[in-house]
Amino acid sequence: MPRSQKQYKEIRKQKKQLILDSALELFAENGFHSTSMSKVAQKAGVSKGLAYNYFESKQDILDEIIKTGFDSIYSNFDLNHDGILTREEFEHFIRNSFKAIGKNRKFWKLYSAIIMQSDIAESMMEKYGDRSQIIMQMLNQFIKTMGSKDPEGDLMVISSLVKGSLLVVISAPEFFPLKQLEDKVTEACFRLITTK
Amino acid sequence: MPRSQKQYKEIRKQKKQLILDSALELFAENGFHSTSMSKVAQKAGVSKGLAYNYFESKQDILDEIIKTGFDSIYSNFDLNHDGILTREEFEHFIRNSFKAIGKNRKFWKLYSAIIMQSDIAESMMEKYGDRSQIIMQMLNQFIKTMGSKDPEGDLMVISSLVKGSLLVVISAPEFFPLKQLEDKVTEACFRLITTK
Amino acid sequence: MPRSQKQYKEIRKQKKQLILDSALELFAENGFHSTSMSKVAQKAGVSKGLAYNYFESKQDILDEIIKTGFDSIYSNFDLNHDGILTREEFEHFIRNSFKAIGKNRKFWKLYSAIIMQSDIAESMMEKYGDRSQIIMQMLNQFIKTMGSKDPEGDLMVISSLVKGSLLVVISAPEFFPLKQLEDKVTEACFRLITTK
Amino acid sequence: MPRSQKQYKEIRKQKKQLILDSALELFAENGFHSTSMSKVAQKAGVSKGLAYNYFESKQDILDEIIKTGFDSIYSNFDLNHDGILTREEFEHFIRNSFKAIGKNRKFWKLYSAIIMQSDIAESMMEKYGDRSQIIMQMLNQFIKTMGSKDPEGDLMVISSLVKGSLLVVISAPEFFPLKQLEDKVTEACFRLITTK
DNA sequence: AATGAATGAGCTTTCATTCAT
DNA sequence: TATGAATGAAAGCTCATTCAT
Repeated sequence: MPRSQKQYKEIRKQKKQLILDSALELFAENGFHSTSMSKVAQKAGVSKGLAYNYFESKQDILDEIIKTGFDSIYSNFDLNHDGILTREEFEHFIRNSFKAIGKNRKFWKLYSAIIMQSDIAESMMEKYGDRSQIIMQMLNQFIKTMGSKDPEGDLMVISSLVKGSLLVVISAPEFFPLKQLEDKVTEACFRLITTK
Repeated sequence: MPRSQKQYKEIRKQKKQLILDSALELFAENGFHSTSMSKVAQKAGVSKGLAYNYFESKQDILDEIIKTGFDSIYSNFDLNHDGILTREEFEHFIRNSFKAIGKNRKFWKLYSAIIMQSDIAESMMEKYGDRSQIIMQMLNQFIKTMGSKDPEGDLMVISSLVKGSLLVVISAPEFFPLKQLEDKVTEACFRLITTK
Repeated sequence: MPRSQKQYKEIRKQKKQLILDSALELFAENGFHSTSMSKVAQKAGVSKGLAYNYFESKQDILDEIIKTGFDSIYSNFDLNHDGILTREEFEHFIRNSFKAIGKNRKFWKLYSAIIMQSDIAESMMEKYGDRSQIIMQMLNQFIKTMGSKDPEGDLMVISSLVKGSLLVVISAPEFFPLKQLEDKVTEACFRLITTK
Repeated sequence: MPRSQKQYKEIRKQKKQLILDSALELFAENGFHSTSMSKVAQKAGVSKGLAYNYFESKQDILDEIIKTGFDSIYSNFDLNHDGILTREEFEHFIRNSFKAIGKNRKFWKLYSAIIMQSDIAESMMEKYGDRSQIIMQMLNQFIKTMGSKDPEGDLMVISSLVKGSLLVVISAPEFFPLKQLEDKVTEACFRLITTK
């Protein structure tokens, strides 16, 4: 009784995800370079050969992990895709960024380690740079709408604060409780816009 | 007739620095794990063997680089070493942190990449964790003195902002001009302390 | 379709033995330190990488060789494992020691070179020292039973003679024919016990 | 006031001996291959360069050590150089061999480790083989004179006993006290000659 | 689809030896 | 005579990747 075409596809998808998950965990824990394909395969419970059946290379696995994560960040941004950021959408974006970290700390730890490494960061910029810039422009517009006297400067400060807070939450969660920081940062963002 | 003690010492000092500089550049550019000792030696214009004459291991080079950088951060903190942070000392610390980055971007790029890499970060925490905590305590005390209603929360926000701004200055200086951010962040820090 | 568990196991077993044999030959011929893993792999007709697939380290190969040899010595000792050495068992032990050398000269050449090398000898003592002592005690008991006036002294002389004769048989078989020495030594051992 | 030709020669001789002594100690303690020239020079308190001024290579140092030792063994043999071994000369040889070990255990430990390593043993055989054979012939003659029924066999047994006892004294002096073994072995040698 | 034996390039590290001074 | 910085070949070992089965 051979499985149907569809069943095979489903199995493939699950196996692939299994490898991705194993890799993520190990990369986050021990670093990309210190994790061997042997360990990834072993953790996933498959052979090395099979892993190479699903991915072209070790780097390929990393790329796929990063892509997934990048996509998920921006799905929380400009919810109705009208190119304009409302106060609610802005707050939603900030808060959801924190929540995303709470849900998948391993990934974000790996992610932040990865984007710091210039060789990788550059190739990512090429791929995702455009999207990044669109977001910055929307934020800029939003800050202006809020009546900022120095939109450019405020944008810099706010994006520094958001990035910094996400970073400390990721790297030292024992000192920076997620929920508390989420509230403080959200509030601070609004307060930092210089209106007078 | 052999060279004098002094001559040998001078040679050693210069060569060692040469190797450190080469390593810093390559580590920052390509990451620690992706940089081989061969490349370091080649860039320094010496043989691999000589590099090992000056350093016990590749890790040893990294450690020395990190130590130097770490020391330089905290030389700008609590200038008179009385354990108490004044308004002026606080501002001086913030501003000098930015200036330090301006002076040695390469190092700070490496530094920020390194502290994100879990395998390396842990051994650093063991070495420098104590000093880090002392600083946090002094900052906490300072924020209280400034009349904060929520010192703990404000400390988290401020340190997030400072770390985040240093990070963006390091990783995307073309979008975040150093001097401008320095002023904005310094001012924002004072404004963020909730006094009412 | 992959090979069966059994097939893989068989391949592993054979290749492992192949590497062990090559290593033994080279270690015996040129010494442990003067034999590189490259040479071992080359002689076995495999890649260096594969050798490390089967053994954790070069030392690991040596350990396995030594263990095998050590086990084989003492399987000829105290045949019925009752802790007491009879006249027949004693003679059997002596004679079989010679026979063992005849069967695997290479190993014994390596073995005797190894136990002389202080750095390696120490770790062996830790592993096998206990067994060695048990044997000496049994020999001591045996010599007493034979009516020796100076068991301690006789034990020293006899074990010197046995060790020495095995040594010369190993290192200069052209001058010391195995069978002839076996007979002479066996007889001498009994004659050396001072009964009057 | 320049030193005289003779004084210089004396200094050279002392320095050379210093290096030889340091090398011997380290070779015996850690093995030849595990001892670096750096350590030898350091222990002797001279520079590496100077060591190479006195010796052509590391191997050269070892050769000189071995040669010295070899010469010293046979200076105790056939004292009056008449080619004939008397009972007294024989006993003197045995006893002095033990005494030599007592005087310089380090050397003999190294020596016995070295001669076990076949690559070295071979080159030694070429150099010292002749002398060895002369000794064996004299011993053979001596045993005949003593009225042995099986001179060839007795020679094998006796030389095995002597070599073996020297070996155990060197490698496990805590279990085989030198003086005691010297007496027992000397006596046993005479007893082992089969006269009936 | 699946296995793991096998490869080989490249890594970190060591060290006997040389040589400018 | 004396120094130690400098070299370079080779060591032990790792691991991404391939491929016969």
